[in-house]
Amino acid sequence: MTKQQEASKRRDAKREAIIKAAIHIFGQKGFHAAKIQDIADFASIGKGTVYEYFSTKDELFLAVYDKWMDDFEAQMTASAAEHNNPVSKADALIDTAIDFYETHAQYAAILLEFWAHALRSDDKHFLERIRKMKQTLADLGADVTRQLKKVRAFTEVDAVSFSRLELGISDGIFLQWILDGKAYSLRDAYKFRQSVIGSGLMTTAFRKVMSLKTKKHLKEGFWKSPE
Amino acid sequence: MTKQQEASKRRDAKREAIIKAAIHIFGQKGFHAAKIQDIADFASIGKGTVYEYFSTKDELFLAVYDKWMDDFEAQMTASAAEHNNPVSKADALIDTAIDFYETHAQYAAILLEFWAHALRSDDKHFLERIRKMKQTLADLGADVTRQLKKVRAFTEVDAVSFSRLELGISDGIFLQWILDGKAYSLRDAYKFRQSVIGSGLMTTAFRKVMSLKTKKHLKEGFWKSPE
DNA sequence: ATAAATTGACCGACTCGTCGGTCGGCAAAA
DNA sequence: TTTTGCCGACCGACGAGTCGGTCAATTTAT
Repeated sequence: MTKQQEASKRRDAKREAIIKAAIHIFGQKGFHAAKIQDIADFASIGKGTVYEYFSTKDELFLAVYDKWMDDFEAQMTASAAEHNNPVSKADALIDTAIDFYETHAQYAAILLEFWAHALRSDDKHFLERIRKMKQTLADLGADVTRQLKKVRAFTEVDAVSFSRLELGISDGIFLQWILDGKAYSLRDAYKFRQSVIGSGLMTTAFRKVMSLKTKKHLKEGFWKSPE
Repeated sequence: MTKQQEASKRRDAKREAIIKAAIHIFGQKGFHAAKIQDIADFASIGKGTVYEYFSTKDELFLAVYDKWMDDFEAQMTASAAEHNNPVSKADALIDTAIDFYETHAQYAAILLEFWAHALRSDDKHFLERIRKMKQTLADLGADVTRQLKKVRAFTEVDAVSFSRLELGISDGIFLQWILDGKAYSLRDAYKFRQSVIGSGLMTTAFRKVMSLKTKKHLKEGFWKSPE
């Protein structure tokens, strides 16, 4: 390994260390209340050094989110790759998601702030990162959905729309769980959700009456990609 | 009307005016970037006057959220009261929710900030206000669910859990829609969701296989009230 | 091999604009 | 004359980002 490579490796390691400290402080205090000085202190380096690696607080914030999303995507992709049977693949994906949500529950507030930031910031990087993550997960989900249709577990449904719906639902349940003070088991909530979505709530008779409308909706879906 | 009553009415009106200005500025810039001076300017009053009506920025922020939630609760309750038939009642509730979401789409970021604020703030008012709103809506939803079971439209399901699930899902879809740059119709997304939840995605054969597990989950639910 | 020179990572005191909140005074109403 | 509501100049804390200086490691010169 050349000297340059070593140096750049050291640099990367330090960068990581700063991000780690930033995760801790941002997570604890939120974006606005977290001071760069706090992060520097926690990383046991000088404040000026932080600025050698990240030119603004925003950039550091984005790096933190980036790291989370990289992790999440990697875990989900790996989890999907471990299974062939689409039913167990679906289960594995949900399980992995729950694990991630549970271990990151303490960072829920900063996630919300990040989204708010993304919606407001002129810097399109934030929104793009969110969309990239959603795209990756939606692809995984759509794939599983298609397989489930193929093995006749699922009825005719637009795979992309369903996959996107699932993403929204997952976030929604997670958020609600957080806002409800984690008073119940997140896993139970997901199980309940799965039963509702799988089986539906209508009685057989009622389902027959609604069948035409329902079929149309399921087949057509709703999803269109953002511009 | 006595002099005092008139005076207090004038005071309330001004309070409302300040809240209105605050909604505009908070919505546009977010909690942190919004300056009290901006709000005062927009309301065409002096900065000091704002502090005659709200003692801190936090308090004003809470008042803004309060007003939204009061509106939302009132609209949903009114909407529910207009119908007797549970099927059309459910439709009406969903319709009202979509309307509210659509007209408040511009304020999505501030909603996220509010939730983040609530999770982090020492002031329990924020979280309590959120939970009160959720409770009101969940009661409405559980009521409709019970009626739907009674008329044999819905199968056996824990009404409270389902209602709470719906709340989470609604927020999730809304959020996703916002984050996706409103690229599709929110109403279509909701329709799709309703079809999935009503009818379920499993084929008849598969549903039979899963039936026992599903029934158990639906009946038991997941929801426990936060301490 | 040793000294001198160079580099660049690291640091934290400092700057400077910002903004929540205060307060003394003013003007209109009572 | 007193009270009430209103105002905006002012204050002080605060924190992002800067920058000149330090020092250890590396390179070059002797």
